[in-house]
Amino acid sequence: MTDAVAVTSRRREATRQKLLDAAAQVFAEVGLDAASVEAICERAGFTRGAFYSNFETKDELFLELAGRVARERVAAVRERVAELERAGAFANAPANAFEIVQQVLDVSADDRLGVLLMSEIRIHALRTPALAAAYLAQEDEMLHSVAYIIDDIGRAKTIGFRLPAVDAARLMLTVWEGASVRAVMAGLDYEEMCLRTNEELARVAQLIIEPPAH
Amino acid sequence: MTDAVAVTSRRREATRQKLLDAAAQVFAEVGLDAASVEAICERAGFTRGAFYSNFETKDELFLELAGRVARERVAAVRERVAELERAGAFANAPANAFEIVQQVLDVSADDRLGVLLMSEIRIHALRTPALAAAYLAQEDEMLHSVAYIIDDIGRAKTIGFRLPAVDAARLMLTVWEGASVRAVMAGLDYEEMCLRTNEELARVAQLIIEPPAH
DNA sequence: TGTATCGGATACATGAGTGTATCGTAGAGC
DNA sequence: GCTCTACGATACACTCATGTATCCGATACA
Repeated sequence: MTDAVAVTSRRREATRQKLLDAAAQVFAEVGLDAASVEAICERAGFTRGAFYSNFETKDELFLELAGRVARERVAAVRERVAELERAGAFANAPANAFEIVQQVLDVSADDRLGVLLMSEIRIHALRTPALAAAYLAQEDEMLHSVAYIIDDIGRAKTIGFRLPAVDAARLMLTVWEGASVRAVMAGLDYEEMCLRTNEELARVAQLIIEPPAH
Repeated sequence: MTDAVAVTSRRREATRQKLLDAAAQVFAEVGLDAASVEAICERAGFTRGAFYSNFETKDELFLELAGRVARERVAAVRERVAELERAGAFANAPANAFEIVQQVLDVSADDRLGVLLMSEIRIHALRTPALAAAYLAQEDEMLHSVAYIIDDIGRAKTIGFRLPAVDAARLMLTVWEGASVRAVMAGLDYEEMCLRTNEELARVAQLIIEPPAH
């Protein structure tokens, strides 16, 4: 009985995830409003019946998707930070210490569709207070993760920064986002996109790093 | 006869403009897809007959609007630059020379709806190659206007910059845009928005300016 | 003042998307 | 092996936006 519930709800959970995955693609491709429930279901291999059995409405699904994306990004960044920390990357950092930040941010890049989805979420957050709060909270999480890295690099390599870590992190995030959007707009593929964004990030990093007193 | 044509087409032009203005508002408020032709017409004080008499389709209007917005922004910035130049602002610049850049960018800010409209245009540009080209071209124009100012400030005040003028300009634009979006997302009003963006811009400006050798 | 024309209003047909109510079926429990 | 339940499929009714075809009125010109 309890097992039965567990099984069925596991199946249910699977279709939910499939619907969410499909929705992520469709939303990224055509946007929330232009995405019909029908199109999402078709992509997921279900019919509308399944959809309305799992979600109240398209907006509810979008809200849940936005939350999932935010959590995934934060988790990915945190994971990467921990990973680099275990590897001792902060202590024996590469020539340009900010490569680490680049590596961290690359994780949150996904691909062209990822950028589109984030943009889609962002613009709806601009119009939906509830979403806005979630969006800002997620950004704040990212901010602190990045700030933490920067702080750590500073300590490990005794580099001085011309900016408080949080401000530096915000700047890096802003630049990363702007560069990603421009890259996608220019029609660059994923590889070129990473190149571009890293280039811009490196420039900013150079600005932030205090030149060693001599 | 020629006069008649001129008069009628002037009337026509007026309704076109009214429709474009109304569309700008509605697009900013709810987005391109959620904006019905009906809603735009209602806002403009016309019926759908007028709309289809002036535009083929909603997309065509959006395209024209995007072009208009781009031209207006560029023109406003250029105008502001020329104005400041006439006033000799570059030669006897204020304490923080980058206040000039702030002043220039403030012109392109409009208000909350302006930010929303730009975001809306941007995301559709991400999906529409034709729009993307126009968007990038406009950004390039802005970039060079701002770069020009920066160059001029550098010469007039013999300040050194740690970045080529174009890169500095791109950075300023990126930061400005990011800050605007965050401000709107946080629900700040126009005044607070300007404060915030200027604050962030000032920080970046300090990074870019080469400390005087002593 | 009559008339022709152009711009905009009104009415209507069509299509698409949504949500719900009902049905069929696969799998769990007995 | 039978039955029951839950999940998803199917069908349908409804709303709403779109675009077009037709109509009306104002304005310019004779």
